[in-house]
Amino acid sequence: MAGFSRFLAVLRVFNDAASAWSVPDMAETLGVPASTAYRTVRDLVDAGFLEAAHDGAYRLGPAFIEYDRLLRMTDPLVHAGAGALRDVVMQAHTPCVALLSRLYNDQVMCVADEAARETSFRSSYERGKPMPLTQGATSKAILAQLPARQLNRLIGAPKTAPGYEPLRRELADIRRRGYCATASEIDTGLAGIAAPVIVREAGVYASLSLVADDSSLDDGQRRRLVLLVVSAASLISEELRHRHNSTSIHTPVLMTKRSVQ
Amino acid sequence: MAGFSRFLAVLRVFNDAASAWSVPDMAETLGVPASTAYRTVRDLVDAGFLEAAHDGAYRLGPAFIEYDRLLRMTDPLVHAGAGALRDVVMQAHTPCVALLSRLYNDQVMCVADEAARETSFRSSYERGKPMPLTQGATSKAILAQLPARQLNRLIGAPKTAPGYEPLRRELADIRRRGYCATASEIDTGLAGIAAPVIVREAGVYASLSLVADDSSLDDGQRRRLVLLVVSAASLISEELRHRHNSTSIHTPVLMTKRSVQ
DNA sequence: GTCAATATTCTCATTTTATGAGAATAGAAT
DNA sequence: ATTCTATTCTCATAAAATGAGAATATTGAC
Repeated sequence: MAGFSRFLAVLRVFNDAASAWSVPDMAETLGVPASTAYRTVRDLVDAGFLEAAHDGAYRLGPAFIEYDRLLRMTDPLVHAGAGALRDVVMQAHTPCVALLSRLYNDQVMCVADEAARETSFRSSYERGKPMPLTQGATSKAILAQLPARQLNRLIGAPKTAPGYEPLRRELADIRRRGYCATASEIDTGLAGIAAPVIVREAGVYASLSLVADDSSLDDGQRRRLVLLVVSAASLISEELRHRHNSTSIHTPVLMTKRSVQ
Repeated sequence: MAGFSRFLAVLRVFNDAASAWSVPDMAETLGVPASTAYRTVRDLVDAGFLEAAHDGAYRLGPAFIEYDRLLRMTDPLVHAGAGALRDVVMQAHTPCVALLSRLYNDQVMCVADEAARETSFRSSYERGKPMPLTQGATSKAILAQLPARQLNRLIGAPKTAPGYEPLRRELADIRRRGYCATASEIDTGLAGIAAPVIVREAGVYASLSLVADDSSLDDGQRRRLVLLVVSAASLISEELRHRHNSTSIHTPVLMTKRSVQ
């Protein structure tokens, strides 16, 4: 193993179930000598990506909070989406959670979320948690918009695999309707309504979705929420498209050395 | 420059004002050859810390969102604090923002925040933004609790510097009272009330603070909010202390190789 | 479509740095 | 005091990053 990947390897041992590690345990898990592990950890601590917890244990460091804020402030999708999500949960007039999610490697990850006030349930989708690619309205709304080549690379299944053809047909259906509605696919009892947020020229493949208690929705509400989700998703897409068109020509979001001084 | 620091250097060129960079611009700013810059960026993209934006521009990548969530879920201070902040803004019965902040190198950074519903103003303190060490109730409440040696190292001023003695006296006063109340020190028109969250044995130096419109507070409310902040901060400290005492002996938060399998 | 101008990747000899075994030291528990 | 373990240090060696320039791809202008 080498250079950068050693640092990545150390960061990767941290997860929901293992949030504090001693250096000897990291060394053993990663199969590297203690001296190397101590050095790597020290460098990560200096950079703020790890920090000493107690009794020689280390946990993730505050640099992640700092970079996450920077991303929240500057990422076009997150920035445009956050405002839209607030509007959506306001206008839903029902307990719900609104999510903005995107492709992340071969998974889907929520990058912004907003819950209505009185919402008691919790969605499995939450900001920063990778979720399965082929389940739930949130994911399918994205999948349905992918170019065929990319889709096949992602799901990786041979066309003869069981479930391949049904999925293809479902995605085609979603593409036609312009939205995807599911119930109990991720969380039992919860319904999901999702619409795509696609700006190909900016490389954006995302979806806006609304999660609500399935049993509390009648057909009228369902239609209303679909409309709400679809139009909010369009708004975000438009904003991103507009922003992309302006920034790629004039606006100094693309930095030059001068503007750094 | 070498190894890891090259990656850090690339990440550091990203800031609020410069959120998208072309590789040639990074190379020039950092003073490294293009080939090196392209390689570094490619590695960071592979790791998810950067991602291609458009027209050869790169922005911060989704890995930061993922690690930020992991930290939110597992960091004792953030986790314990988030719940407490919700309670505080609920019980404040006035438009306000509650913050949990901590030392971060030679600055103070908010690691969790929560705004009451009808809050119209915005505090300069926000999750993930480094703030000055010696201004504002939030920072001073932390400073006041630092061991003398650490404090001197942080503020770095010679004891004869103007402002040193007043600051020392103010901090002593805060230590005696157990809280710090200021007005218009960071944001004009806003008042800050902060109480320390200190758990020395766990290396926690933080503060809980409440920001509200100064002109809307009478003396009675002020006293009430001070009480609210002080008691919430105590609750968090207690929880952290308790958690520290248990985890350092038995609980498997400290990972062993077995629990990873 | 051609062509020019950039952007990006590739190659490889060289320099630099990371690596790891083990020694040295520090710290804690008994 | 005395283990035991955690952590840092040392240094010869192996490994990887580096960067100049060539090769290739991409883009935009026309």
